[in-house]
Formats: sequence, C-alpha cells, structure tokens
Amino acid sequence: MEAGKLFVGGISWETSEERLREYFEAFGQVVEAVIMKDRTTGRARGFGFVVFANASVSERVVRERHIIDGRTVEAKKAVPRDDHQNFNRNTNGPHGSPGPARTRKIFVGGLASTVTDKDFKSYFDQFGTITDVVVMYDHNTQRPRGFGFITYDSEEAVDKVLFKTFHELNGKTVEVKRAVPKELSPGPKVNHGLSRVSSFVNAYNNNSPVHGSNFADRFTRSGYPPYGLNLESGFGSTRVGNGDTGLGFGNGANSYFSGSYFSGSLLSASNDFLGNVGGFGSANAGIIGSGNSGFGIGNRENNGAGRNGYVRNDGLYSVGNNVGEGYFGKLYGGDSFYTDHSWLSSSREFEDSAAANVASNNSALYDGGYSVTANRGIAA
DNA sequence: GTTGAGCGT
Repeated sequence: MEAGKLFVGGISWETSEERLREYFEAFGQVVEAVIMKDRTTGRARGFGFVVFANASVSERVVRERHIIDGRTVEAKKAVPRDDHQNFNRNTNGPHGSPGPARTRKIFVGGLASTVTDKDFKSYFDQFGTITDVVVMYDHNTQRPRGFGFITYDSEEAVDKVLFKTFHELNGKTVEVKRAVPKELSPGPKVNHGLSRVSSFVNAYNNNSPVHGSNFADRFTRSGYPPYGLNLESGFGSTRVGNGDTGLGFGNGANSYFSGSYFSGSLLSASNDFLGNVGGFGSANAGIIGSGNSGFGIGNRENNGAGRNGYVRNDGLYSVGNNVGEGYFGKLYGGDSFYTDHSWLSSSREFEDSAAANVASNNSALYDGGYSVTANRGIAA
C-alpha cells in the first residue's frame, strides 16, 4: 500500500501544494501532493508528501535531484505511518543499563566538502544495506557541514562499520560513530519515568534528613528502584546514558537539596554523599560541578559544559529555562520550582504508589518547561 | 569548521 508514496523534504516555505504537484507531474501521474503545515501557525513545515499513481515512477523520482522554487528538495520513500511508534526504539537493557544504544544509524564526521550523497553511500554500502543517507548541509549557506548519517537495515551492519573508527572517503579520513539520537524519544513510558522521579522525590522529601533521617540509609533501604528510574526507556538514549548520566538522580537530588536544607557546606559535602549512595556517582559532577548531567530536570548545558548539541534536549524535561549558575541564587531564594510549595509539600508516604504521586505532582513538575516534541520514533 | 531536518489528522 502506498507504494508510490514519497516524503519530500526541504520544501521552500514559498512552495504551494499546487506547485509541488505540478513539479512532480512531470514524472508521472500524481494522486496526492500535500505540504504539511504547522497546525497552529499555519506555516509550512518544509516537507510534504507526494503519491504517484505508479510506484515505479516514485522509484525513479527518489534517484533524481529536484529543485522547486529554487530549493533543492529531497524525495525519499515515505515512512509508513504505522511504523512510527515502535520502530527501532533505542534498546537499553530492560533495566536501563546505559550501555551503548543499539542503533542502525551511524554518524560520520570529517567529511570532505566534496563528498556527495552518492560517494557517501557507495562507500558505506559495503557494510550492509543502507536505508537512508544524509549528508548535512547548512540550512542557509548550503555548504556541507562536514558530517552525515548512514542508516542501515541492521545493527550488524553498524557493528561492521564500527570495526574501524576511521575510514577514508574521498581521500580524507572520516570518523564513524554510532549516531546519537537527536532527541530523547519520548515514548508513552516517559511519563512513567518521570513519575517515578516524582515519587522518588517525594519519598525524599518525606524522609529527608531535615527530619532527622540519614540519607544513605534511606537510599539503600528504600526498596525503590530509583537507580533505574531515569535510565529506562524514556531516558534511555545514548546521550543520556553516556554523557548525561544523573538526569534522574539530579531530580531527586534537587528535591533533596532544595529549600532550606541546601547550604554551602552541604554542597561541598554532597559529592561524597552522593558518591556513597552507589550508582549515582556520575550524577555528582553535574549537580554541583560542571558536567552535563543535570542539576535538575533539564538544561544540562547551562551547567557550563554543554555543547550546542545538547541544547536540543533543553526543555524536554526541564522545569525552568535556566538551571545555570545564576540559578542557584534563585533556587535558594526560594523563588524556584524546587521550592515551590506544591512540589515540596507532598505528604505522601514513602510506600505510596508512584501513580498516586504522579497524579499529585505532574502539574507542578511539568509546568511550563515540559514539552515533548513529536518525532517519528526512530532512534538516532 | 565532526550529532540532523523533515515523515501527515
């Protein structure tokens, strides 16, 4: 079904559906030509779909270069809608061990500016069947950005390519790595992941040392699986696992450190403390130090070490926009999310179900910052 | 000048 259907990317904002259809009619009968628009703004989203009556026409169309209204557009076989949800989701271990994500996509950096899609593809062909090739270009200048992506039809192909990190392409050494998902894939389970944070956090609030308990003790005997809470599916991208560990724990820690309890001396002591908790060592740096792992529920890059690439995760699980250095003042000033009464005042018992906590805390948690960007559910 | 732009209610 829909064999003649193509996804068309890179369409100019100027291009109309009529123009799109007209352009592709030159190749064969077009049954449908649409340009997707932002539902609220009505603005074109820069891509659309074209369905040819004859599937063989579409096969030819994907091989050619197309320029519509002065812009090079790219026609690719459309991804069947049904496959979106659960295709190639990152698969960390069932309990969230943050190992390298299985992915069919590789990142290739250091591309010579002369490398074309074709060169790119023909070289990487030898490792497996390629399903997608992208050489990235700067949006405005149209200049190659020096990297690209190859998607294979199997993870084995990826393993093969990765046997060597450096390959040579058009006389230049390129580096091959597993592609990192450009966004966290917010599946239905994301809420569960966050929910667990909520409940975990609540547990902390209720049992916090402020009330005379001992932290490490709490951690170890909680019976909660907080250690897994942030690493399960929703958070389970490679980047989170490898580079931004501590996301979830950051959340817990925030609640812990929030409010009056958060003092200077505690701050410095906290590294040890967190380190001792076990499994959370990696969160330390981010919380107090300069790592990417988040102090808080997002905005890791604001902690100082983030690269641009991290920005895109910004806000995904964020609560405020600036969990940066300047944020601390705010935090302690009591004018922040973390000291928000509704957030801290939960009187839930430790044993309460996560669901209950979710219900009571979701609004506070996600207020403002939380936004899930739709994506096609394809890892990396 | 090395992590993306994109897959429809």
